[in-house]
Amino acid sequence: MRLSKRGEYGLRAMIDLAAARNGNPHNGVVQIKEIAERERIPAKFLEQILLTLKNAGLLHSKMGVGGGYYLAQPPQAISLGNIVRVLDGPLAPVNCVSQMAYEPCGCPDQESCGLRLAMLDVRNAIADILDNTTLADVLTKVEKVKKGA
Amino acid sequence: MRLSKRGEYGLRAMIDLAAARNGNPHNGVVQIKEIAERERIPAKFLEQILLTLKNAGLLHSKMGVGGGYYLAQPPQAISLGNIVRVLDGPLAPVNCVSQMAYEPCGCPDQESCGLRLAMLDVRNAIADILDNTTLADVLTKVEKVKKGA
DNA sequence: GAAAAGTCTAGTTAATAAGTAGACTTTATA
DNA sequence: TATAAAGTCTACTTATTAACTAGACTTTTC
Repeated sequence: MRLSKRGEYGLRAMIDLAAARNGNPHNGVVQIKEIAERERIPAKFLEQILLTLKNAGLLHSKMGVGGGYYLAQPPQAISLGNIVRVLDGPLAPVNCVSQMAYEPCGCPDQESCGLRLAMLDVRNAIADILDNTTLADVLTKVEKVKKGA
Repeated sequence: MRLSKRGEYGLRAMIDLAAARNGNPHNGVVQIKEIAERERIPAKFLEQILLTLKNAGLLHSKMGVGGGYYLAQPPQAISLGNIVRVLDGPLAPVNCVSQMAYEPCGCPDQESCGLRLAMLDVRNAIADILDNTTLADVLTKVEKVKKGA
């Protein structure tokens, strides 16, 4: 049930970008290098990850001097599920309960397969959280903890 | 968020063994080969998996003629979480929210790390389901579906 | 036109997953 | 007591993926 480094770094970067936009320093445009340093991510690896996220439509970018990356949509419109799916693929533990990558497993009867029934609950629980938590929600949570402490 | 083949096969085998015990054919003792055929699992691979499960205390075995594997505890005492942890390791997506394999991540402040807060919810949701679903629950679910259909 | 950014493609290296192979041990029973 | 039927144990293999790294290229600003 692991999240890959790609997924982890990508989420961190997206949260970073959402925070940058909230603070609105230069309209939320941030360079790869800045994010890499702040989040302690190998810059060249992060480069690839952000590019993938861009090609998936979650980020926009500006080339040349003063350029960088910025969110393609407001933080409240980008869910963690969206990001994880792009970087790590389907959320489901097994393909026979996946929405985005369904594939039948070998069992004689899908409908009454015990494993499938249990894993369906798991996939739904994960998707429910990840698809209903936006970058904005994450920032709000962080603020709450910081104020509470 | 994937379950490995080891994990999948192990779960299928344990559910199979629980069913065998319910039907009580020979006191729930089943041979590797039988399970492998019924569940379409490579026998030699299953052998290793069942051995791991045995060493973890979830299964008992009987050697020699008429031998085989059987559950070490009644089906209502063995949770899916238990099985998955033995075969696939911690349930948590990232180690900094793991109960069984906690490790701090690199972020400056654990408590206010956005990624961690979100992943904590995910890990709790997964653990909640897997730790509270027993082999007996799985069999009950299957029965319900079969009768409903 | 030079420097600062992102873009793109192809390596590399190490770990893990998913199995295979085969010799060994225990036990029932003929 | 020999033999066949089971599980036990260790090591090997093979393919895939994860996690980077390298470097040449393009676009934009000043």
